[in-house]
Amino acid sequence: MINLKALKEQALQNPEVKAEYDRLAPEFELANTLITMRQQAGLTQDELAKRLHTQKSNISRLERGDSNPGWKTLQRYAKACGFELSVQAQRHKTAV
Amino acid sequence: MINLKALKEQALQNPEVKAEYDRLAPEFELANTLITMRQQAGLTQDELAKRLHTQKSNISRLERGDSNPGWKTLQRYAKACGFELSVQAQRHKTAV
DNA sequence: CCTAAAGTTATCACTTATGATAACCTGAAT
DNA sequence: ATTCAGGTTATCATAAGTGATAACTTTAGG
Repeated sequence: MINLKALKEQALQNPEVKAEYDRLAPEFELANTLITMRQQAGLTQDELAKRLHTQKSNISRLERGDSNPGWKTLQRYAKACGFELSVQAQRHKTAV
Repeated sequence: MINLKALKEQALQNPEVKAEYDRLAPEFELANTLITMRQQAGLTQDELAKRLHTQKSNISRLERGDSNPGWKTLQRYAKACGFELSVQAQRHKTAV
């Protein structure tokens, strides 16, 4: 099992990628994960779309980060890229 | 930052909890995470619902696991429980 | 410049999630 | 047996995600 995080950090060695990454707010963490997974799979939006029996425009919409995709949608996306998703919960600063 | 995973494993020391947990398919991992977060926050469904300006029936629906909640919905839920969510991607068995 | 691949945006129809209300079930305590 | 807190289920209206098609922009190569 290779962690996506490791792959991402490797990609961040690239200054260009790093700059792009830093610019993105945590709001886009999910979108970044999606894009990274697809790129790691070596797929274009169109190819991924075909695997998911949908259209490249819909893939683009997911990766733009301006929507609120369902959990199962994300899982399908990940699986088509050769990944599996899980949620991780960490305590927030403000406890009860 | 205390990891939810640690808390969960602690809870799984309890044989009762463990048995219940093993019975649940990965399909319900998300639902388990939601319920665990709420319980760690010491909240009832009704109390959590009030924090999210919604109704306890809607909380129940999320925790039943038979729907496909949006990512931002999950984040709001987690935050109201004092947690923050992140996605984790791991390589699936079947690569490209 | 021209072309093609890759990605984006706009739009529509359809499906589904969410907000909301109410009734119901369960277990615990008295 | 009653009561009550906690959770579930049913249902409806509304908001939003998704499937689908088409046109557009951008980039890379020739």
